[in-house]
Amino acid sequence: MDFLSSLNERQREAVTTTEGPLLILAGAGSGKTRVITVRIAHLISEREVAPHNILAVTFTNKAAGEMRERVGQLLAGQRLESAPLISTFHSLCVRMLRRDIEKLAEGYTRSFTIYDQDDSVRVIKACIKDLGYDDQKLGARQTQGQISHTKNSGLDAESYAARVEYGDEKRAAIARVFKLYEERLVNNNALDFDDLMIKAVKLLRGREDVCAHYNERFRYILVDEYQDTNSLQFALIHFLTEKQQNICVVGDEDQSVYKWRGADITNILNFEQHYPNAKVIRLEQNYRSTQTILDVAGAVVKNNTERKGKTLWTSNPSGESIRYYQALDGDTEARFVAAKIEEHRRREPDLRAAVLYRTNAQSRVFEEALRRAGLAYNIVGGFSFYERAEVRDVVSYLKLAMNPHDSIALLRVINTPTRGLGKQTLDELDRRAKDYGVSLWETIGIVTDKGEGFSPRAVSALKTFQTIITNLVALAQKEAASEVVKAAILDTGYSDSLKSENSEEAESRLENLQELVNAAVDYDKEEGGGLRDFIDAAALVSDTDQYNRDAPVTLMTIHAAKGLEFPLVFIVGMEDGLFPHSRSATDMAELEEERRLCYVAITRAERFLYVSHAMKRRVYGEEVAAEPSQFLNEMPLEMLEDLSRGPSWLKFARSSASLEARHTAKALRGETGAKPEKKFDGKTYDSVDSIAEFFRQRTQKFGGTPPKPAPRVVKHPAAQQGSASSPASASSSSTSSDSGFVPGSHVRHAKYGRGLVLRREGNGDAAKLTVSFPGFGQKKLIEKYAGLEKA
DNA sequence: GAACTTGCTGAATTG
DNA sequence: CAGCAAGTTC
Repeated sequence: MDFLSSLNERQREAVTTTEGPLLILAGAGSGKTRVITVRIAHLISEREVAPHNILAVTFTNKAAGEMRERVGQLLAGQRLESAPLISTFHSLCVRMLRRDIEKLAEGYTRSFTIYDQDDSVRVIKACIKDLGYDDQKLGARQTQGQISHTKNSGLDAESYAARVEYGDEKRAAIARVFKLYEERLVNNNALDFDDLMIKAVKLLRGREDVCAHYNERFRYILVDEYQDTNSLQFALIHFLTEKQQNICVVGDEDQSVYKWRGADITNILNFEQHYPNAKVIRLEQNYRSTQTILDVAGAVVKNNTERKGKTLWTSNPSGESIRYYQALDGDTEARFVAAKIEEHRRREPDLRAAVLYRTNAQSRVFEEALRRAGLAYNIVGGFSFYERAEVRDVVSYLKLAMNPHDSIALLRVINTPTRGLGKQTLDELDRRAKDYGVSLWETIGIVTDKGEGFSPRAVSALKTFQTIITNLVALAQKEAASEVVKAAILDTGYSDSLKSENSEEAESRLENLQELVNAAVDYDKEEGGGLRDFIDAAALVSDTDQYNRDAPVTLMTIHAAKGLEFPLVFIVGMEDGLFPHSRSATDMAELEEERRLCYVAITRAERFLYVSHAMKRRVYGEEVAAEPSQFLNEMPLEMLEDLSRGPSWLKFARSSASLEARHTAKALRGETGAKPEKKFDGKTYDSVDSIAEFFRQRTQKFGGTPPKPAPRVVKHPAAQQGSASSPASASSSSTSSDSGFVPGSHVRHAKYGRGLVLRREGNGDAAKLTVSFPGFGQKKLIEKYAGLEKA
């Protein structure tokens, strides 16, 4: 087998360096997956490593599946007596825990249930309620996020409580919810996503026999997307490689975009310290994109300070320029994108396109526009298959079939379809369960036995439910997964109830359930792991796993697009406050993460890249004005081709840039000449002043002409246009105050130039303003100190 | 007990 | 503009 001939020299080195720690810094599009898969094939067929001694870990099932497939292709025709384990972090942990969790002696049994985020939120909601915080400002979702983040950074409920500062009521409340939540998880024999990592690491740390077993088993370990690993994942890998040290990690610090989820970039930056005799190989040749696309990506990410620095190059042609479009609003932007996709596909019918956005909420307008244009699209994220209510309901029945004590699953379906078990009955049931100190399932057993205190109707309804579950439990003992799935749909009355609805909606739900049955049938055929594994797999499916490579158009968040590539890419909604997101405006490190995200987005494109932004956008059902993203400003403007009709930010940015350049040149020659601003009389672009201002700053920064804060009191009659046509000021006049710096109005700042006021908190001159300055992003300013002028 | 109405509050990114 | 909780009606 000649695997190596298709690789460049660096890649070949990465494949053949099989012994000892190895760090592969793989830039975007540098053939990373090829290197990993060839490496695995090489280990097996050239170095004669037994396949089951190899472990490759990824973050998504999709990546794992693709790797498995490609390794399979490389090794086609060879007879292997085992297979390498190619798995996600989470399923690896589940595997370990299903085997050994009882050794932790924390009360968990091997038949534990996995709670996904939705389940966790439900438990937390109940905890908040039971602790009497319900009227509090404790959002269940928010609390879950807080707890998850804490768990991910290696802290438990106790250490969280210890860190609560005196008088911080909210955190104190969260600490108590946290504690109760943890107790309930144990009582329900349930682990949340974070626990999967935590307990697996605990197992390796605490039990030498377990650790030794896996060290013996996994002699060659590969980790994909290493820049995204968090401290728990680092610990896991560390324990697994303790003995043999044959660890190969692949990653790219410029694509680290999961810091918010606990990813620790120092894992990759300090790899050489963690593994002292590590070898480092850089893959810098890009096979994916045109030179222009790489140049733009490089120009943006260059603005980050926290990076090792790496320059991608390609032998691909320089390609077309980047297309830029300024839309009136979100709808126009979506229509533009749909039209352009159509245009491209008319020329090249097989051209795959991706529409990338910062937040899932942006997907809707694009869905509509594509539907109107008759383009088939595929959407990743949002409501994925396993998140649909009907699928979750049936999965809950399946969970009960494995473990009827799972109260979350029980509560979900006890009255779905409706069986006449309402709030009253359930509350009473819950109360008794707490009294007796047993699970809801056991309580049902007691009540149906001697049902005092319950209406006969309730008792008989409970009996019906009990019989259904008992039957499912029995079925799960002897039948294949698909049979239990069918029973969970048919014998529970679920499908009958949907059928009787007679609506289109119910029809599509039934179809989804049929899909679930199909999935189970496939599962039985291919994996044959039984119901337990089927449920585990269903619980660990992620949004990104739903991506269908062959779809003509794919809509997804930029995060979801990491690792993928498309000939035609649209990056949409490039607006200040949206991308970069407003929540990252205050923190430099977070802004850098947004910038890396922008880098990821750009480098998804193979041949054509479009960037667009809208002037106004609906947020929370209200129209708000928007300014272009500072990332647009970081792109080399001469590489952008303006497709906007009429005036646009780019046209003005360009003219002021070139004017400024001429101006600067003159100044350097000692000719103090005309101010460039007189050239801007057109004033068609709303923020033209701020653009000019911005470029004054820009040249200044690079040693151009001295400031001149432009105390321009020109008072052009455009003021009347300000309140009439600016949607923001019209909609938010409620916060009016004497100062005049109300949301929607424009202000001038000595350093940042003209900006748009987005928010105003407090009153008088102590008021805090959030202002968006084109090219600088959002700033929070105290009115008193900011020295703002009306503009 | 279930189906419907009103009113409030809140989405950043994900396994 | 959502989705969800509490309130209202049958």
